[in-house]
Amino acid sequence: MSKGKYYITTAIAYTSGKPHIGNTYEAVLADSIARFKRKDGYDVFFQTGTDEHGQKIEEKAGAAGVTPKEYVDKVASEIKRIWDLMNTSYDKFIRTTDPDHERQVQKIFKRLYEQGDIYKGAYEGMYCTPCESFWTESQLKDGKCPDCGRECKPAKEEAYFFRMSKYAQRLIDHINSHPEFIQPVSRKNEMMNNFLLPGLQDLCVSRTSFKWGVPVDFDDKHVVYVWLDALTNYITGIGYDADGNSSQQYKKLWPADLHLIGKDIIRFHTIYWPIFLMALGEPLPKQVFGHPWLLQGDGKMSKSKGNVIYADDLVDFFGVDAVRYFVLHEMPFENDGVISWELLVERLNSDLANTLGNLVNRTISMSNKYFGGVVSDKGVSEAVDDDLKAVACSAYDRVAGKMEGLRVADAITEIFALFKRCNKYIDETMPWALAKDPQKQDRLSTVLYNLVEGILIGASLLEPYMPATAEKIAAQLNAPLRSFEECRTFGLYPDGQKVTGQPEILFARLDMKEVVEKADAMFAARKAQEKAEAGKDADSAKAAEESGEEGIDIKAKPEITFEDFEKLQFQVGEILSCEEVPKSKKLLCSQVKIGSQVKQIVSGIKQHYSAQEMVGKKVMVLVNLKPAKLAGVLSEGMLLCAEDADGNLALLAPEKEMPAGAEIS
RNA sequence: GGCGAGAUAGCUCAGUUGGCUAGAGCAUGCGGUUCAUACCCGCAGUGUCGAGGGUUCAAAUCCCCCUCUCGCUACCA
Repeated sequence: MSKGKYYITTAIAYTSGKPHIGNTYEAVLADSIARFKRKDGYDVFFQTGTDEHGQKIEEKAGAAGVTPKEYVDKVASEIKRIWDLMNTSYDKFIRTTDPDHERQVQKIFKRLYEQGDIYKGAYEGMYCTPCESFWTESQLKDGKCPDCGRECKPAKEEAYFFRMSKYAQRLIDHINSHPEFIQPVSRKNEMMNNFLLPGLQDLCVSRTSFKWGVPVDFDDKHVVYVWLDALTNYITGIGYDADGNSSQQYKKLWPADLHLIGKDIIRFHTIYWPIFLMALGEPLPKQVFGHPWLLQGDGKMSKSKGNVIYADDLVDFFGVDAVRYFVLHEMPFENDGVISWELLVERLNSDLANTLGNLVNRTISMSNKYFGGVVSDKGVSEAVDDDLKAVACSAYDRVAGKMEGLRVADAITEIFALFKRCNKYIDETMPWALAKDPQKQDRLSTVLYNLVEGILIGASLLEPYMPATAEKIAAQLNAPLRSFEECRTFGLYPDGQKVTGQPEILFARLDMKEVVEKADAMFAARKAQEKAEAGKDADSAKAAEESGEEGIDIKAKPEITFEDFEKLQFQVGEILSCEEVPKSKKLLCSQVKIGSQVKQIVSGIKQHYSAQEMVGKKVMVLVNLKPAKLAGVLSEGMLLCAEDADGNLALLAPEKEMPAGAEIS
């Protein structure tokens, strides 16, 4: 008996590289919800996939010496492999390079253009060359680029824009009248205050600066903006057709019940996506949940640090279900969660090995020891049994309540409360004492029956989160897992059934020190190997790509002439003094000695350098930049910095002692 | 700078519309037990509920102010 359809999606993973455990978490979270809903009687459709277009991928493929398609084929299959490894039960794995998706993106773009939601902009004077960005009139600040503040020049290049403002009020109304639409609710204010209430700006929805995307079919100089391309996967994947011939499946499934996404892309899912849908005349998804992130305990994961944790690393150490348990249980609802090897071992030992594994093991051992494995309810009940039964039978309702609010971690905690109750029941009834009394054999039998029953109910509830473990427990108890409805009744275990004679350890306890050492060794080995590979074939871009110490690709700028270069004047500057710019989060104001003069330069590096440590440094300065005011403070030049993929900055300095003012050319 | 969230036991956090001696898990200490993966069960704690003021019979909970942390956004010559 179906409770109706339930369409759930993850964000599609960007195929720029192998996904780390944080990305993988989203797929597992979605899977646990999908499995729960499915078992709860819903007709579930769970879609995930990969987002494969865009400039970054084009560049990465180029650097690796392969075509973009070859590149994304490889990464997409790697992502799919990891999703499969994690035992995610998706119904559809969509790729934005699927021909039917690409075709629909073209049709959608054309339709929006024809109905006037997308218009062709061909204005002049609105192009910022250094930023390679187009801006609408309204976006300019005092006629200058809102990104870099430089002059924007007339440009003949054309681009397509989406009239966001047309739908802004409708979206505001929708968000206000559907408080559940954006989850967690704190994100709602951010979207309202930062984007909707100040006034939505038109969005540029085409690009001409690269080719790796879906071409606009009536104007093939342009490719469709990756977000318009990517977001539509949610409807194209289930058979949407822009001409009105959508599939039965689409008609059944849309609107989606839940888009599960990372908190970093909430804007795209709660502003642009709903507006695209409004323009297409389609209903909006019921809910968008921007989940928090999984962070490394000792700092952000980063490839350059060589401490990125991948799902398969963890699975090698702990097994699939332990990793699923950890990411689902350890992730709070609203704040970021922390992952570390130590925490993983702690949770595995305490919850999985001690509480759950040991419970199953001791119960089966006693059944074998006292009754040759035969489990039978002799009907000798005592008062203590009632509480166990009540906790077991009501567990489903508590779990379902938590799941209703997407509180997956809390739902799992409820299930483990049942296992803890079973352990307590053993102490209360003391089967080993009953065993010594020939008069109490029937009571002993009943007690063990109750335990088996309680465990089976718990395992059945656990199935959405740890499917393989639930199956293993059921197999050891020699009975099928229950439906949720059956979890509300106590005593369905077949009387006289025999449990396994050889209980297998479900989760072995691990030694913290040993695991940490092995993990360290693994990271060290990986780094060394990558270094060796990179060194072996330093010229080969492909080798560099496959190594961990991967270079950073940035957007290529147009070639310049020597004359262009000569316009820039660089000199060595000595920082005489430095102070924080008041009321600014990122700015430091330095007095920089350049030859005989002293320039005041403001730089956005407060988060990387303290004012004190700046003093005395000799750095590379762009001297002849037009002065400008930053946060009200005059800045007469620019300190040059290198920046890595994580946004870490390093000032550039001469590698030998040089006097302040020395020219750099 | 604008908007918002938060500051509770050693650690991670719960605390509904203000109401009885402020809670859970982990870690610590003690006790019990031996079926089991040196497991499990019980008990014990410590907290100026960030600082200060106010409203109230009553405030972790509401109001004001301060300090600090965080998020989004802007600024990062």
